[in-house]
Amino acid sequence: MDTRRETPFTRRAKEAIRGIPRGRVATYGQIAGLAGREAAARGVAWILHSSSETSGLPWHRVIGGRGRISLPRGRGFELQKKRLAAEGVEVGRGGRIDLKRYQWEPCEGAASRSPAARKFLSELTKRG
DNA sequence: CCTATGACAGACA
DNA sequence: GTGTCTGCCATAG
Repeated sequence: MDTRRETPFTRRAKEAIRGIPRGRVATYGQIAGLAGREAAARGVAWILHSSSETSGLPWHRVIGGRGRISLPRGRGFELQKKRLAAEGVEVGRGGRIDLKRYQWEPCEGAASRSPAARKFLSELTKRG
């Protein structure tokens, strides 16, 4: 990997991930949005799975949009679950996590808190 | 430039 | 609820 110079997207994505508070989680799509590319969830996933320098990054706080751990069993799943549990995040069987309760809300805006509101704002942004 | 890969996400059956 | 298909994007050869 590059290791010395990162693209703006990668840099912002990592920044966003570092910004996830302890005991909270964010989805790949959410990080992508914060990095400036709403639809680059796969790009975020790529960064995490390919980056050898995830050290220092709270990568375990990034989960799939369906509220589940995305890592396969035997390849990080257990570790992620363990680290989340250590922060007080309840992880059910199959890696299920209640986004309603644990998803990070960078804005903290009262109006943008509900999922419906977030979806609305998201689509609004998409349209331009 | 073109192809392949992925820890994604939405739509649909 | 699950399984499949499709679109999406950043990166690596």
